[in-house]
Amino acid sequence: MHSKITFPELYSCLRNRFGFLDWWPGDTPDEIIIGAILTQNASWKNVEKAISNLKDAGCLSLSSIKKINTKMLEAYIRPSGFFRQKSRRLKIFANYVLSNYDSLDVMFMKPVSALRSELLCLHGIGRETADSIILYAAEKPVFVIDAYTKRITCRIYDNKKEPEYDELQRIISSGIKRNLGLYQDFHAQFVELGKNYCRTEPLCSKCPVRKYCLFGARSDKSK
DNA sequence: ACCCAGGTGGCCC
DNA sequence: GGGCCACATGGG
Repeated sequence: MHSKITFPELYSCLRNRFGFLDWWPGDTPDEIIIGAILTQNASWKNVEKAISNLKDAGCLSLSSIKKINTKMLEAYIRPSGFFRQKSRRLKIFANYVLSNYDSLDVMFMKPVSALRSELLCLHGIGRETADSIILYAAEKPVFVIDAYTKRITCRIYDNKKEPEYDELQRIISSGIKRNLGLYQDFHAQFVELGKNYCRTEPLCSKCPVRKYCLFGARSDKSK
């Protein structure tokens, strides 16, 4: 019986397999935030279409989101799904930031814990979205947990049930170095592995990830 | 004709 | 705290 792989070892395996992923497409903090909201339970392919529509309309910033007519906004982001909810969430976010701060940068200067709680108070911003915004837009090291991360770690470590968000976040954070680039890329690696779950080869002898990845999301739910 | 996707909030017990 | 459900589109 081999010992369980550590998180640094797992990262090393993934990094070796997929390479550095230079993740979260988006050139500006505004675009990253918009993408983070649009990608909630949606495929990135669909989000790309929505973002492309917004870009063509010159509406890829919080200030333009604030100004634009809601029906127009809904039409642009329609491909990303849940477009009524998401247009509302975008509006709420843009209105909040622009009426409380001179700029995003000012808001991002707050201590991370305060920033996180503040983001979580906004309707439509949950833990993953808040942490994604902090990690990729504010560029501060908060580890993002998503469905893939839960599913994969659950299988690697033979947990009976999937861990709680904050719990898993603590465990991973305490197992790796507190480093922005590592946090960003490790999260990206989890997603990359998750996307390839049914066709990936075992990563290494300590981490026969293929075995854990033969089951799709569906079988998680039925358990 | 299903199943799934880089979640979140609301409601119930 | 856990268990459902609605939310909507596009691709496999």
